[in-house]
Amino acid sequence: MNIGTVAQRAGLPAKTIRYYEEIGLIRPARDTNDYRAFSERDLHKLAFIGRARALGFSIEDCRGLLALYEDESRASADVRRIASEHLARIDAKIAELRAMRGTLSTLVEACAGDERPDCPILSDLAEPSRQSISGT
Amino acid sequence: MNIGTVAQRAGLPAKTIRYYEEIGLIRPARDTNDYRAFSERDLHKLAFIGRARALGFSIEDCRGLLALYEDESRASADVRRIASEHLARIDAKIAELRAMRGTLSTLVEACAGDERPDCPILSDLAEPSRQSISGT
DNA sequence: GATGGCCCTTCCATCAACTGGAAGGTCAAG
DNA sequence: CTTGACCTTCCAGTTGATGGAAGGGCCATC
Repeated sequence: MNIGTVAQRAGLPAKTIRYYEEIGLIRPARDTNDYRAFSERDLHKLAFIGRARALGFSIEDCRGLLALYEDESRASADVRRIASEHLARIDAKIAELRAMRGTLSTLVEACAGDERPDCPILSDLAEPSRQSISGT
Repeated sequence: MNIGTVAQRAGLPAKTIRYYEEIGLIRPARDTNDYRAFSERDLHKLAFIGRARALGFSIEDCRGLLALYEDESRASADVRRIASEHLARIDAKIAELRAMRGTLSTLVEACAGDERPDCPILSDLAEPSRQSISGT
């Protein structure tokens, strides 16, 4: 299989697949013309990585998950640990975004949004203590 | 004021302040010894930027907000638009993270996390259709 | 066999928003 | 006069790709 076919079947851009090879996530064989020759197994790994990335796992997490996936004698505890840590990072990120969202939406609601210069958003950024909503 | 003092008072690393100068967010004067000489006004702008960044605004948003802040004849609508667009991006990001979180937490809960190799997390990454939870 | 069009290759640059570190100049205290 | 805390610039690295240039391959058709 050439890279274009694999890209289509894995749902990843060819550029990304080349990048994944460059950083050692996959090692496709080569044809005599230097074209990458992907096996079904390579394709399967790429799809695996694609799904892990879609769940927000970092490339390094993907590397670890892939290694565990290919290790028949793995302990599911190791997989679970990677996933739990990632879940915790997601929760932290959501909390951070919600805090931003809270402050920001209050400010946006308080802003007239007309042609006049007075703006509670700018006031808060300039001097958050004065008359305004504090973050979180 | 030297950069160290400003860094402390603005709550930003000196490195970051130099970076902000490099990209043209601020233009501190220079002493004869080439040290940056910050005015209170520079400090104020840096604190403004710091607060905008803490609300998740991009550097380019900060540039726009700062320009509006300094424009006495601004329309608050322009500020509001920047903030609303950012709010929409935050909402999108939260939704994305929540979707990831949903799938991931189900998988983590389903995983025994013991010394055995069987793992629903890996099964789902390998073959999401087979027996498993699909991600939104 | 030449031409066209699409596919493949490598390599280099770029994005955001810093951060780290090297190499070296400045300044105040003791 | 030296020590240590500042300051300076410049270069490299981070994460995860993405865009584009320059060039080679392959297949069909005229």
